[in-house]
Amino acid sequence: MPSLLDKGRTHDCGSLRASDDGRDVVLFGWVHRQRDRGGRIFVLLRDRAGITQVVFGPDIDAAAHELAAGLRAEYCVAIAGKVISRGDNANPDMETGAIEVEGHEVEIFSASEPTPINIADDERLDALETTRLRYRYLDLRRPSLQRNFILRSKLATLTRQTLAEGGFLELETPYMVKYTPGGARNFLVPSRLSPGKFYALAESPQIFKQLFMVSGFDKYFQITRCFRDEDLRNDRQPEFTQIDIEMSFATPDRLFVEMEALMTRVWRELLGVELEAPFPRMPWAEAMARYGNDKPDVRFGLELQDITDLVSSSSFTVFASAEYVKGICVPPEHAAHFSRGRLDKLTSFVKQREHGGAKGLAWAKIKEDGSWQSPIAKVLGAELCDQIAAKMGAAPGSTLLIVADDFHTTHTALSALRLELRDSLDLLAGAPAWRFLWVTSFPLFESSDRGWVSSHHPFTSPRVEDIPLLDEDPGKVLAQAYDLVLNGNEIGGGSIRIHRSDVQAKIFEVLGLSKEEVEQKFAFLLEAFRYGPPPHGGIAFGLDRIAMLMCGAESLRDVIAFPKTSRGQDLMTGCPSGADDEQLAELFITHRPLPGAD
RNA sequence: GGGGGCGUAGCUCAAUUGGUUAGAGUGGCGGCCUGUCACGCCGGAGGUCGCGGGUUCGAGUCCCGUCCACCCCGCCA
Repeated sequence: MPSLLDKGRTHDCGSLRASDDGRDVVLFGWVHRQRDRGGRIFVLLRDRAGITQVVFGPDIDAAAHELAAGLRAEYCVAIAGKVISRGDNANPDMETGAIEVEGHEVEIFSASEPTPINIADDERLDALETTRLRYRYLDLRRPSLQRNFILRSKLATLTRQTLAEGGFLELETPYMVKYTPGGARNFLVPSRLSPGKFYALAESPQIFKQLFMVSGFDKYFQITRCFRDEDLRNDRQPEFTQIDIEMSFATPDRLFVEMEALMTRVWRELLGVELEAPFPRMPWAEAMARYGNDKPDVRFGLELQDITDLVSSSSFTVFASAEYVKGICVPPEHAAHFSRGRLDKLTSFVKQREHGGAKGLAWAKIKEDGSWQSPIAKVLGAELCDQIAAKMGAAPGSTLLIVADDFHTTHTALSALRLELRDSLDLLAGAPAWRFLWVTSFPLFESSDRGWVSSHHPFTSPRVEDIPLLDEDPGKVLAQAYDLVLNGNEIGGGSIRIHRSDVQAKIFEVLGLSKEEVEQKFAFLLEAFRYGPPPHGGIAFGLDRIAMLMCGAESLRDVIAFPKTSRGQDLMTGCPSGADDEQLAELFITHRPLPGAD
């Protein structure tokens, strides 16, 4: 008997409808479930497009019925049969529920042992993360994960299409690059041909894409892998994918227009969502002042209110002596939420180090007559209380939550508190689903124990009007740098680059880099910039992160096919692993005894 | 580097104050069933309680160490 494989499949498992009634079909797929009722056997056949019910019976085809009795979950099979309408017996919960296929022929391509992950229980049962990673190919069979990867694929395709149509050239850059200390840790690749020397895996194509601009490829993009040897998180993997973009003769405005066109098209075609462009923009300083955060979630209010000036001469020394006194005013409809116990919990919340480590949380509940129920009402005095309430926009029933501390602590704590309240007060119910925001004008430098360091990278251009400040007060210089923020997540960032060598030299000077260091690290870039570099700038988006948000996934691991654990291991293949002595010898590599080993 | 924290049947979990033979659901196996759709019913099978050590008459449970999924801080220009 000829194999159904040769005959070929006529349909996928997600497309048959009532209008196909009577059609002869061949389906390939995996057994999702098998329900044996004796004289009737129901098999749900699954492929990446969907699930179709097949029915077997001795009266339909005795041989097929007998074979179907032996089918088990995850057998890979072919089924030939006739589509019949289920009429009144339709299953409204299935996309193909209007029909089923009468099974006339079954061919088992391969059997399956019982699977460690029950794929048919997708959505209902959560397998342990270790099991999922160990048997990743089975985890990836789950319909919910397949949906993620199908969407991710469309995202990449549509991005390519949109950028190509916009005149961007897709160009490749090396993964194996020169090692440069500083910034993210590099993965090192030993060189056999140059013993004792190493390549580094690229953290990003940053310098190469700037060189493309010097070459005259005035619009470039690449969907490319980046590698960083840093500790992992829920939303961070050691290798991840960037949509990397650079434009010559760019201004932030021109770049934003192109990127907004990309995002609106992707959201429209993949999610059916119409985004409003241009996206709002907010200087970094405003984001910090209003939200305490450089990637604010602007889907809800609870903005920070500044009362530093009001309380600077109050007799409450905690307030009077603090660098910043700011707070959140929670509207009256949430008054019932703030029991004494809850306020205590919020106090310890802001005291936790990861939430800023504030010294405390001052609170006040505004009573009907406008007076305060608060431990600090007395020391502040009624008049000051009224002024604070007015400044913070409070009404009877409002709850005020106030932190007094230095800039960093105050904003970190209130930002964390704001997000905590978002979740516990369910503030996103009815909120717009997607709020994009450009955060602009970041400080060019941050101070560290080693002096000034670039907050973005050393090729980021300062605002032209701030160039004189480079000498006087580097901390005040603002950068032509921008992040694209979506619902409180940074999904991309970039900048206009420096193309003037005098400005670049000045930046290196502020960063405390000697001529020799500059020469050693960036000689080729500076040399290139001697030959007519165009003004240019660009941006890079985290493709994985965008895919994660579009899918509604909670972890990057759900949009990366073969992810690593939080310790950077692949539980399926068992990497990283050791290497043969022979190969190590060829590379002239020995390693020190491991700590704890005898 | 630091903090939190999971680990018991193939899978997901339970097991009281340290006490008899470590249970349930699901899956798997055998049987029955002609309209199931998380099918149902009956039967029996299935365990290195992560690993190592200790306390105890007795440890899944307490103590010490260790490995480890996962989450967070630092880190990620």
